[in-house]
Amino acid sequence: MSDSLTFRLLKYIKESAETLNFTRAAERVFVAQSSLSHQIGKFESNLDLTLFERTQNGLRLTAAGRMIAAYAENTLKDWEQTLIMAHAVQRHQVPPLRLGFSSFVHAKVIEKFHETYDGMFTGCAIQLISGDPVFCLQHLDAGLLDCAILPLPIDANLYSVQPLSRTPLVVCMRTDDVLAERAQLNIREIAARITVFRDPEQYPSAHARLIEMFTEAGVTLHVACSARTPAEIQWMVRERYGLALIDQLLPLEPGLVTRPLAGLSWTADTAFIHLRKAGHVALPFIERFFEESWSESRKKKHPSKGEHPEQLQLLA
Amino acid sequence: MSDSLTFRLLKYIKESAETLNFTRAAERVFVAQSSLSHQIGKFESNLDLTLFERTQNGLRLTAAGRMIAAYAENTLKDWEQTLIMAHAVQRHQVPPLRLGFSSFVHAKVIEKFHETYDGMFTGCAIQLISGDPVFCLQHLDAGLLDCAILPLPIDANLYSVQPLSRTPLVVCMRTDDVLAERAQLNIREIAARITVFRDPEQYPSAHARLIEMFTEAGVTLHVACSARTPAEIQWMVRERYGLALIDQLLPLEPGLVTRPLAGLSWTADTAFIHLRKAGHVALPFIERFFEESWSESRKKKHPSKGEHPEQLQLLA
DNA sequence: ACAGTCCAATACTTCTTATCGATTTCGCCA
DNA sequence: TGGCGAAATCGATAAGAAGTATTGGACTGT
Repeated sequence: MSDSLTFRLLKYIKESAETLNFTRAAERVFVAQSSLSHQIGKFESNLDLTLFERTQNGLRLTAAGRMIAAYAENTLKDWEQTLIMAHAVQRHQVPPLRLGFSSFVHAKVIEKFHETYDGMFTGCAIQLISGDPVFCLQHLDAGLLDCAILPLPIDANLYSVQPLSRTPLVVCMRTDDVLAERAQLNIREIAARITVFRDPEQYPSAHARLIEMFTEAGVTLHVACSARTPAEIQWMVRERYGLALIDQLLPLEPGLVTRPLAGLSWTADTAFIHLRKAGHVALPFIERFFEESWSESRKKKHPSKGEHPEQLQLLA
Repeated sequence: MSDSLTFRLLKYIKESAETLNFTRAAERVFVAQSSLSHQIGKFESNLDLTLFERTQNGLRLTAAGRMIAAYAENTLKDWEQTLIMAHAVQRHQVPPLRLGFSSFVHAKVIEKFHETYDGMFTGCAIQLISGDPVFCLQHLDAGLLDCAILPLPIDANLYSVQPLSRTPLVVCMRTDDVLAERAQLNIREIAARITVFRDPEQYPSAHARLIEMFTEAGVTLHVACSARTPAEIQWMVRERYGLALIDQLLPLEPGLVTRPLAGLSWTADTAFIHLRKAGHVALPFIERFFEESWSESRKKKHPSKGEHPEQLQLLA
C-alpha cells in the first residue's frame, strides 16, 4: 500500500500543508496542479485518510493531515541531514569528534561510546581531550570541543544532556584499615574520616552536590585533600591521608578495598553533553541513533528502584 | 534526484542491510532479485553513494550504508506509527490523554501544553487529573495516568522527563509587611520567617531539594505550616502564619506582594513526565514534535546564564 | 444577475520507469 | 572442470506519474 509512497509525494504534502493551496504548492515543486492534486487524492483514498478539507477558497488541514504533514517535514529534513552525513562519511570528510572527558569518567564508558560511534561512523576519528568539567564546558562554549562526557549534575537547559552511566559510590580505604572487616559502613560513623575529594574548583557543581548529599545524610564534610585524578585519590588513601568516595567500578590499586554505604544509594553518574546548537555533523545522529542502545544498557544495569530515589547523584 | 526515492526502496535497503544478501532480501520483499539489485544500484549511482561492497559471498555494509540503512529503518518505523496514529485521530479513537498535574504547576504551563496538544491532535481530549507528585507517580506506575506535569526533581532514569518551564522563586508576603518596602531580600535575614511550605509528604523530593538549597545558602529551614495548594499557601501568608517561597508568575491574591531574593537564582521548574514504556499512542509524538516548540520558548525566556548554574531547582 | 476570477477535480494522452524472466559473469569449492 | 551461489545485465511489458485541456463550484464586483 504505502510502499509506493515517494519522497516527492511527501514534498507535495508538506508544501500543500504550508501553502494550503494546491496550485501554489504545485508551483513550488514545479509540477502541474493536476498532478499534485491527483497524487494527494490518490494517497488519501489508498490509505483511507483525509489530509485536507477542500473548501472554496483553499484548503484546511485535518488533524490527521497535520500529523502526516509533520511526519513529512521531519522525514525530509532528516533525509537531507542523512545524505550530507553519508557523503561526508564516504569521503572521509567527517572532522574528528572532539570529545572532552574528565578523568573521573570511567574508561568503560568512554570505550562504550567509542564503540557505538565506530559502529555508525566507521573510520571517523574521535579526538579525546581530557580535562575537568570547568575546562570542558568552557571549551564547549568556545567551540573548541564538540561534546563531552562528564559527571552530573550539568545544567540541562544550557546543554543537551544524555545520562550514560550510573554506578554506586563506595568508600575506598586501605586493606589494613579497621573498617575493612565490616561488610558495609554507616556514613555517620566515618564521615569525619572521609577527607579526600575531587578538586572543588575543577568540579564545582559536583562538589556542591556532594555537600548537599552529606547534609541530607546529616553529616558535615571535611575537605582535607583535593585530587585531580582517580589515581591521585587512591594514592592519597594509600598514604593514609584519609578515606575517599569512589565509583564502585573503578579499578583498584593493590592495597586498597572498597565498602558500600549502608542505607544510602549514592551514585556516580555520567552523561554525554553537547551544546544544543550542534557544532558537529555527527551530533544529531548520536542523539538519534545512540539513544536506544544507551537506554537499554541503563535499564539492564539499574532496574526500577523505590518511588522517589535521588534525582542526580555524583562523583568519586 | 532523491525525489523519486520510494518507501519500497527504503525497505529494500533495510532488508538488504539486515540479510546482507540481495537474493534473500528480494524474497523478503516479494520482488525478483534483479529488481532489488537494480534499484539499489541505481540509487547508489544517482546519489554517488556506495551502500554495499559486493563480495563473492554476499554483501558488506559500508559506513555510509550503515547510516542510510539506519535512516531507512527509523523512517519506516516512524511511518507505521504515524499511520496508526493518523487513523486513530481521524476516527476519533484516540483515548483521552490522562494528564496528572500538581496544583503547584502554573496554569499557563498546562494551557500551553493543552494548546500544543490540540494543535497536533485536534479533537482529542485531555483528561486532567490533579494530584500531588506522589499520587501522580504512583498512578503513572499503575497505568492509571499516561503522563504528568510535575515540579522537578524527578528521577530521569525511571521516567522520561522533559523540562517545560523554569521561573524564579520569590518571597511572598503581606503588602503591609515591613519587608515589602525593600526591593529585594537576603535569604539569611528572612529565613527564620519563611515557615509556610508545601506539604513534605506530598512533595518529598521537592522538599528534599528545598532543604538542600537552604543548606547551601547557609540557613536552616523551619517548617511551621504545610499547604497542599498555592491558594492555601497564600491564605496562610495573609493570615500571618509566615512568609513563603512561591513561583514568581503565580497570580497573587490582593493584600500580598512578592520580592526577589538577592544573590540567589532559585527557580521553580516543571517538567513533562511519562513512563519510558509509552502507555498512550500519542506519547511518542509528543516527544518528537513538541520538543521544538518547548525548547524554543525555554531559550527565549532564559538566555544563557553563568557557567555552572544550579542544576535543578524547585517549588513555590 | 452576470462576467471574471480562483481553485480543485476529472479525462485522456504521453512518457517514465519499476518489474520480470532469462541470461551472463564471477568467484568458490568439490 | 563442472556445479553452485550470488550479483549484474538485457529486452519486453505493464504500472503509474506528469502533462494539457476542460469542467464545475463558489466568491467578487459591477
